[in-house]
Amino acid sequence: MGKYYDHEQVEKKWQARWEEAGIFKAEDGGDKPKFYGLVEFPYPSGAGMHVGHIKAYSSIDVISRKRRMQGYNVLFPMGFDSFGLPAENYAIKTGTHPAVITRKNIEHFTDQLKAVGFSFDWDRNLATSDPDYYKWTQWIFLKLFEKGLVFRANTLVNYCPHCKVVLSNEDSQGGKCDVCHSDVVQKEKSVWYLRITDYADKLLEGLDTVDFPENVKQQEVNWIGRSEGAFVDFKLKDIDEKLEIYTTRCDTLFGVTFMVMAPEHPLIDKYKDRLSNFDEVEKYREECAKKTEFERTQLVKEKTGVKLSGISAINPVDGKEIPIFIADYVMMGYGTGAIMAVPAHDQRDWEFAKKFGADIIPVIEGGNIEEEAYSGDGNMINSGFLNGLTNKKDSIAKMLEYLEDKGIGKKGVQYKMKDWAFNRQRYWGEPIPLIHCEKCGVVGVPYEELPLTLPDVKNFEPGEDGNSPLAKIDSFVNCKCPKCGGAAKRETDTMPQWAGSSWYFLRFCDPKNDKALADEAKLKYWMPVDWYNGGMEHVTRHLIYSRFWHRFLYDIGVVNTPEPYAKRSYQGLILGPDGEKMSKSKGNVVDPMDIVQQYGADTLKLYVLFMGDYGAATPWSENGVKGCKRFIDRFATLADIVDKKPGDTSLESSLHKMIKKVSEDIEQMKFNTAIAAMMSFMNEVSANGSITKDELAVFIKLLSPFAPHICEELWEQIGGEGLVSCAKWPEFDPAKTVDQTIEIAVQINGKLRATIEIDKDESKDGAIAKAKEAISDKLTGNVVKEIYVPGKIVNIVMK
RNA sequence: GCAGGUGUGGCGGAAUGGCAGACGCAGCAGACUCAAAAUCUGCCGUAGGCAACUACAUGUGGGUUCAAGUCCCACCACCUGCACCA
Repeated sequence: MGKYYDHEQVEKKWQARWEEAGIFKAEDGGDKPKFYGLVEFPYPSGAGMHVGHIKAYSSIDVISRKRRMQGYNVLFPMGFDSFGLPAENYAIKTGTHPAVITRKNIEHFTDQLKAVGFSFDWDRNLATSDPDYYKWTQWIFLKLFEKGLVFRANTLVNYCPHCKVVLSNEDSQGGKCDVCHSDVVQKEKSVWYLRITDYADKLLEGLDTVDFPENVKQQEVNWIGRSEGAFVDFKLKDIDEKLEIYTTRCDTLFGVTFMVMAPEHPLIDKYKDRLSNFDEVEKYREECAKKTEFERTQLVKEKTGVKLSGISAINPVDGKEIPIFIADYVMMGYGTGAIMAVPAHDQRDWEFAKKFGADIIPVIEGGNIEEEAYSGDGNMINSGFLNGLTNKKDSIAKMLEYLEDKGIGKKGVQYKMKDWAFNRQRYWGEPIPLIHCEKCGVVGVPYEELPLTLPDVKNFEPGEDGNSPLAKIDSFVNCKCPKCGGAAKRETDTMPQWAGSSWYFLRFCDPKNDKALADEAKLKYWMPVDWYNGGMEHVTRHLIYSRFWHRFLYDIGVVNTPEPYAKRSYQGLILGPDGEKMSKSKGNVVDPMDIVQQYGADTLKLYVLFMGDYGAATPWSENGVKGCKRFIDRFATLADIVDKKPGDTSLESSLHKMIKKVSEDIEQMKFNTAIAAMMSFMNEVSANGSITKDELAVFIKLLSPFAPHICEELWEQIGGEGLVSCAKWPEFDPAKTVDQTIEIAVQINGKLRATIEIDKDESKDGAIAKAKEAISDKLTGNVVKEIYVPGKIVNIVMK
């Protein structure tokens, strides 16, 4: 016993055989049903693979391997998301060109991925920084531009002072830069936007058609943040001007006692001459501008603001004059940047009113507005024609009707999601294919000139003026306008990290095509992705962005399905052995390649799938790895006991139960229980001391998606035909998963008192008679009820 | 505040309303060994008992049911995401 196999030698041997036989290559068509399994391709960082990558890829690897054995034509590709800031920052530090670093890192990553033995189709490998690839990223951008979904605006944007780049909302969640985690500031800047908000409703509707986990859908719904309300115009007193606000509760209009504008609201500058306290206003605005996003939104703090003296507004429903304030609790980026304040029924307005001494007029009965704002339902009061209405749906509808009638308000929809700030003032990204011409305005680079390649640069430092390093390359900047032929200048900013990953799954369908982003027939054949696994951290970033681009490509007829991913799943984090998130500074990082070297790739993959619930965060345990290694070592010896007891059929029922359990659990990503079932079977085989060759063949097949190398080795040892990776997935016989004689529990009043062995088809009377016999000494009271659930339990209810 | 989720041994975790704790780890005992490691075998929720057994146990408190970790109500704790979003 305890025979060891040399995992390093075995794993290298079978990796070579697989490559030789080309068994993981996908065919673009054919009679087999197709399966497109996808995992999030990595950013090829210098640090190499993380154990998190192994967990993320192992799930779809197991599923893809099972699908191949089930007779599917499987596409399971891998590539590299190779543009991005880390390579550029490293280049600035060392002077090495990002392309050189990236190439090196990709080679390193590829070697590592191959050493783990994932069943990727390496022929379809791609890198987003390859001009043959980003040609098509630029092509899609030009299509977006052509359709009016690209625009430039001068607004407040998220800016990372450390990375010196503009960030999208998705890139600055929680007020922190996605790359360096430093505080993001708000800065006024002219930037390129993609109109993702035009697709907000389509992105919401699409969620109903796909198989995503509920929490993933909820998070997207939340992020998009659709709200229905109304835009209402408030006239300014003595000025021919109106202040437009957005509200979800237009029915509380009679309770408005003041208005609030965001400090950046343009009306302030327009009427600054009328403001007797403009100095005070200016001072407040400067203070606000200095605050970081974090200070302005995260800290629960006292309301601040300044009353505008010199201008006021008129409440459109009762003609009352109401004061206007500026305060930073109102955001310029949401709604119209101005609100009507109803302190009786909105807590923020209530706090502001208390501090600044504004009136609080209740219009909905209920609560105690002396203590806090009341936001529940109730009778409308103090509200003219709305008085007496009892639910908000009716009162909103009636008020809307009134406002529309008077031409001072209309229904409106708002989203929390903002348009996608799309340009980065950096070198290592796709050049934005636009040209600025004084005569013609902004013109797209002609399609036939794509790819617009990144010029070679020596200095990667972003310019102090906030321009990308490309702005310093005159030969790149200066060009001819494609429209008028006059002198023009190129856009010098590049696209964000997320551009290349927003469509890479399409390129995998046809990665070498130079006529189109992918061949139409191939796209039609492979898309949608059948199963996409990735991290929760990408739900409101990559997942939203790629769904947006794909939906756009659907709308212009490039792809056949509105949604790119039919099914989405996610893996839970692997924590350090101390239960903390792995990080270099904590020194709790586990290098997967150390595990491969010491215990083997089979053990590593088996362990990351066995360690716990696949979707949950689980701490790493080196002892747990050893446990999996022990199992594989025991499994490796099974060929020695084949047919030790000729004609033995004692394992048959367990075998069929295992086939059922493993087959079903893989589909639900319950890898931990699938592996547990195989460990149990292994224990039974050990106890039995013998296994038939056919039974072992089935066992090898079931384990092969998880531990493919040792399974190939054993398959060869027992003389299996071809490669086990290409063998047929075993089927179970339902009849054989049921035992003829079963053990069931006997309870008195729901408490276990005995167990009995009976035939699975035992009659009720027979079962109860046997049960009573087993517990005869305890049958002391009056039997009130006798319950028999076949195959489960007998319960005797006594008084 | 809003949304989603989780709570089970010393640990990771199993349980279509039907014998709670599968499987693995750790621990304990034994075998092998001069010895250790490795390996193999057995035990392993808590309390009481030599034992067979008994009582108590799935965050807390109620409820439904012959039967609840599982379903319902209330609460507590923790995690994740969003957040002065009007």
